[in-house]
Amino acid sequence: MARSKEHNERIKEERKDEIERQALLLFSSRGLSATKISDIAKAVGISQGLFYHYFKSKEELYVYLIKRGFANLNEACRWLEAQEMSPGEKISFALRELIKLLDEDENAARYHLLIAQASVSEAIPAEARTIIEKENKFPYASMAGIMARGQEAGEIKKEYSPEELALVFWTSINGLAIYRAVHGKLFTAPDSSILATMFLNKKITKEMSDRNAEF
Amino acid sequence: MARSKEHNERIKEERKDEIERQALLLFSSRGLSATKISDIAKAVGISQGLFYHYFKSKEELYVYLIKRGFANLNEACRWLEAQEMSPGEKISFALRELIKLLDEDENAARYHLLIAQASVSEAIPAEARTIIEKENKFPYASMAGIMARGQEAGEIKKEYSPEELALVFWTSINGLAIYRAVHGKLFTAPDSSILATMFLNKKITKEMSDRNAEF
DNA sequence: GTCTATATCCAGATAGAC
DNA sequence: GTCTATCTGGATATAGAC
Repeated sequence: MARSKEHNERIKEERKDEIERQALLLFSSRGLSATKISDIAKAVGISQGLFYHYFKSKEELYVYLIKRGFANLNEACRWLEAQEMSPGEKISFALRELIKLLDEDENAARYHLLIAQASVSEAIPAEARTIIEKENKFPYASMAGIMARGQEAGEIKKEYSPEELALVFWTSINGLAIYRAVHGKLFTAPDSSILATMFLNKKITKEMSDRNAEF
Repeated sequence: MARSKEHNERIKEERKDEIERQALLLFSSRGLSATKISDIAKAVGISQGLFYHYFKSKEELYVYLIKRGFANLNEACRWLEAQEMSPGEKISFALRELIKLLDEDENAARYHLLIAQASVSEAIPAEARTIIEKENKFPYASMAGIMARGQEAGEIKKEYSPEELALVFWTSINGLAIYRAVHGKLFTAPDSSILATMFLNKKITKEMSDRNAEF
């Protein structure tokens, strides 16, 4: 009896995960309003009605995914801040890892795109809008902090403001993420050192970047 | 009689323009499926039914705007190619002008966003998809050509492939365009020389960039 | 837990009066 | 050219059987 109950709950959890995964794929490629509950249900392989056993509404699921996306991103930012690296190393490390993520981790790329899409669309639930406005500042502020410390240390270019540099950092990554999501497997990730030259003082050669990648 | 007819036609043209303008605003900020005909009609100040005197359907208008967006972009690319500048000058000129455009020309920024949104969404009319796939290659190919010639001339970094550089060029601009569209007036355009350092061999200082901007 | 059937709503598109 | 009224289809969400 208890066993069967456990079993059922595990199935329920797995199915819920599967709904989330498929919804992430669909929302990120079609947007909220163009994604039908029936699309999600079909992708999961369940009936349309069953969806409502797992989520109260389409919007609830959407908001849930947006939350998760920001949780991932902001956690990565906090993690980066806490690392024992110089600011310049953090920048090139972050660029390298982000580009690798886009190249290799379909799911991560999709979360990135989901947020990008949600950010540009005004047609999203009010709660999602609130989350975006609240959470979106953190990556920019965190990166601007790293840039500022890098400038003090002489690693980062002083000609530009930290905020300006952080803006270019994230918008460039976003642009790549979007391209990646659109072109899928056709996407060939650029070398992260191209982007790094925008921020770092010392000339980072391609070779150095490759060497760092191995550690 | 003839006068009145002319007058009516001018009114019709103006109203059509106004529908296009409002639709561009709405489509670019909400996407195709989340934009209702009634939204467009309300923004223009006409009844919902009157919309159909000007366009056959919502999708027809959407496709029309996508076409216009690419026509603008590709024309600018051809124009740039034809200019009497060295490849390196073309790159920094293009970056400067594109960023200025995003900063100052709401309409141009909106077209950029419309294309970006349409590109990432699979939920668009088949005709729009065809146009995107056909037209989107040109800016990348055109820029890759300029990069290649710049490498021959020794102005552009040889460590990276022309295609890689063109990819980073356009995805960075796209990222900025999207940020601009989302944050509107809060957007402070970064100095274009930040992006230029990714491509150019010689160190372009902020001052040089400012000086060039005056000519 | 899962399905099918259905109520309800809303948006795209049309018809017809002025 | 413009409006209001309406048709029609499709999507969300619910009800109820298994």
